[in-house]
Amino acid sequence: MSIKHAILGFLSWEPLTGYDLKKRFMESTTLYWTGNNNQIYRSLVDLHQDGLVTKEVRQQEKLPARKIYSITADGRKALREWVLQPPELPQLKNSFLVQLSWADQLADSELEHLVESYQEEVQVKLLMLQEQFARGNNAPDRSARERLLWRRISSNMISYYQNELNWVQELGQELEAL
Amino acid sequence: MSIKHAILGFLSWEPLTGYDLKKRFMESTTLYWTGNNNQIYRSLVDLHQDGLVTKEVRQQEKLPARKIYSITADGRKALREWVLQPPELPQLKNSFLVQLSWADQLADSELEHLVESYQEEVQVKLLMLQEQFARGNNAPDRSARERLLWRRISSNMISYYQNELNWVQELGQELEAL
DNA sequence: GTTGCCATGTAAGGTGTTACATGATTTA
DNA sequence: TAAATCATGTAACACCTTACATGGCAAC
Repeated sequence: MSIKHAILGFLSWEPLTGYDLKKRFMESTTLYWTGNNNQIYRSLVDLHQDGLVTKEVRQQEKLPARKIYSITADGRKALREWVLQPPELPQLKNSFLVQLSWADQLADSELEHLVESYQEEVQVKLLMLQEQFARGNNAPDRSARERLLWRRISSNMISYYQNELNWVQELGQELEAL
Repeated sequence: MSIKHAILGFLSWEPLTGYDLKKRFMESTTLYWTGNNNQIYRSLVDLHQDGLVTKEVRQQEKLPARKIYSITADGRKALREWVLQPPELPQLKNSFLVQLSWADQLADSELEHLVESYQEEVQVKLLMLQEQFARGNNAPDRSARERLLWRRISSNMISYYQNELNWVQELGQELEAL
């Protein structure tokens, strides 16, 4: 699984430039790439060399030429094959859990503060996601099934943070009770 | 946050060799590093150069010399400082969600199969974690508070996969209903 | 007049994985 | 006879991030 597949995914909807793709990645919450130039522009070169996309260069007067990439038949085939791959388990890296692993050296007040900070961060993130979800996001809309899929993808993120919030609140309570 | 902090964490309990550390990382589920040689042996060299650990070389007859690393006062200070850092949000990379994003191109039966595969994987992982948790794991045990922390760390993982399982089951039902 | 948008890219460095290399001892 | 354990390390490569570089136009 690499960013190239996600790029092919976006291009399967419409032709885009590197700049467009960068924005798509930055706006997306479920797609976990940051959308940095290095990755995107180099991926596009690779995809082009592999014949999975075509490139149309459109000159502009005062701005750099736009390079508009379109997916090819081979590209669509590669995308489909990747989507059919047996899914892998998520990769979850929660550095807060690592901090907690060695947090017994802290004073009660320090630990309490640490836990509260995490709780607040999770809460803020959750609210952000809920808001973004509520005001109907950038999801595609060409079939009932696709709408369902995108709704469920959003709900995955939200339920993750909701679950995390519950967990950290319980942690705070248990520590207080001790 | 890097693997060096986790290495200092382990060394804060007892002196260890690179080989020991490798095992610790491989056995741990919450610590998300795989414990590959390259990372561990290079980190130990760095930590030694920075004066955060000391090295004792003990020759052996037929095996390579054991290099036993111990944490220094500076090392303990660095560990404590890191634990006190404001916690960051978890990094969640779920490639299955990316697959779903472009899964509307699949036939109903293909999509159903994809979802089922993911459900099974999550279920297996959850059972594994629950089992590992049940037969009292490799958690440290020097204070009530530390026991509480480690119990809560395990419960974080378990509730994550439980939540993920619920989510994918709902997804399956909604797709069927469609 | 500074910030943001458009649009391309490169450089440098950190992080992480898989595989290679050696070689004796114990266990199945 | 094959494998796992002990114990060190290196090589090659993939992935990812931050910052740098250019430069015009529009908006506030």
